[in-house]
Amino acid sequence: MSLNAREEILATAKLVAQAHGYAGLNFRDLAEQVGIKAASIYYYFPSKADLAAAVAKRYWEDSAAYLDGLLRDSASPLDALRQYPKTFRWALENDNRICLCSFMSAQFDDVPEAVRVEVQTFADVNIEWLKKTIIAAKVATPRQADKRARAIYSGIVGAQLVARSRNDIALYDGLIESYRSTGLLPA
Amino acid sequence: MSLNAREEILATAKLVAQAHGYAGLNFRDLAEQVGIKAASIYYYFPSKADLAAAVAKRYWEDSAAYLDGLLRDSASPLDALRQYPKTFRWALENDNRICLCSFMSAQFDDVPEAVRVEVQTFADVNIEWLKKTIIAAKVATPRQADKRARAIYSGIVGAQLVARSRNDIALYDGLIESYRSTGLLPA
DNA sequence: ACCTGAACACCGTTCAAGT
DNA sequence: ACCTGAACACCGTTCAAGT
Repeated sequence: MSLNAREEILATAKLVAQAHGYAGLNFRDLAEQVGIKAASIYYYFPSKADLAAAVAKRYWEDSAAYLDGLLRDSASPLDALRQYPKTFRWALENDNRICLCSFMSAQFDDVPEAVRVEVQTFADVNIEWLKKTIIAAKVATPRQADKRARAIYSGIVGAQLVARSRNDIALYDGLIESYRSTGLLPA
Repeated sequence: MSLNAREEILATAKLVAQAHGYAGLNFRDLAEQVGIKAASIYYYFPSKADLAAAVAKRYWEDSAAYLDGLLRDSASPLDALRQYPKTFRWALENDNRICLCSFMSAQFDDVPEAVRVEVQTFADVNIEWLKKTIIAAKVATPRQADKRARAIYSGIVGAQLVARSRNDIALYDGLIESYRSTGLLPA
């Protein structure tokens, strides 16, 4: 069970950031959850910016690994594409959290550059995966795939945010369904 | 030029909240921008929650008034619908800000209930307007209009957030264009 | 009515110093 | 290597006092 302190800090900070964002990520509460003192976090991460950047980096790495597995293990690219909205549903299932990167995108003005880079990489990873999966599934032509991938990503990001504002997962499901019936997502 | 202090506080707080959210709204900086002292704000608003609720209320009231005018003054409901994405573009044009209600939706866990109510009313106002305009424009049947209105709203919210994360208005325009070509928005 | 200085309790951040 | 006490800066809020 017990991971090393650094891993526990990363895992806990991720959950905090998904619920309270960068500004809401505070070292005293975080340290208490991990079972150390706030100052001890600075042994592992030289600053809040470094911690947040490490959290966001781990976040997109995990996402990239999951998406690769999803595409590999699905019956077809179209099937993988149909599963994609679930990855954003999990955060909502987890106490109405949202994507760490959506939260930090909102807080763009207050997030250090080193964190922004990792946040943007999360979006890049997702859009690239959508793009190649869309092409493989013949949902769009290679020419249209980039724009389509971006539209799907931003649509899902919006649906997750709107669902959070009502603490209502059914609302998320309904929005995804609407995206399917209007043609943004494949049926 | 010079409004009364209460109005100046409201107007300034709106801009701060669109850039830094509820957590980033602090009385000392706000007061400095208005040209008074932090303690003076309490003469007009008994607490931060009251100020934020007043700001959010004014925000949806202004939005409702604008949308009513847009529908009234447009050549057709379809034309009004085509103009709708511009209302979310303005925030981005204004130093990469976003909708106050999107920001506070992200901060759901940390926003007082009185503020949440006003934030939700903004979404309600927008969705209701979209719904009736969609019906009038025959973009969707009355039966489908509610789901379609919600999908359009969340799609645009997501596009605005994604564009902010790159400080790139052209990205917003591209996403809206994709929503049109995939069928979420009318062409 | 309208505004402020000064203070309070609290909290996030930092770093020199401990083991 | 790993951790912390203590100081610092800042914030929301209060209130007696000023005009």
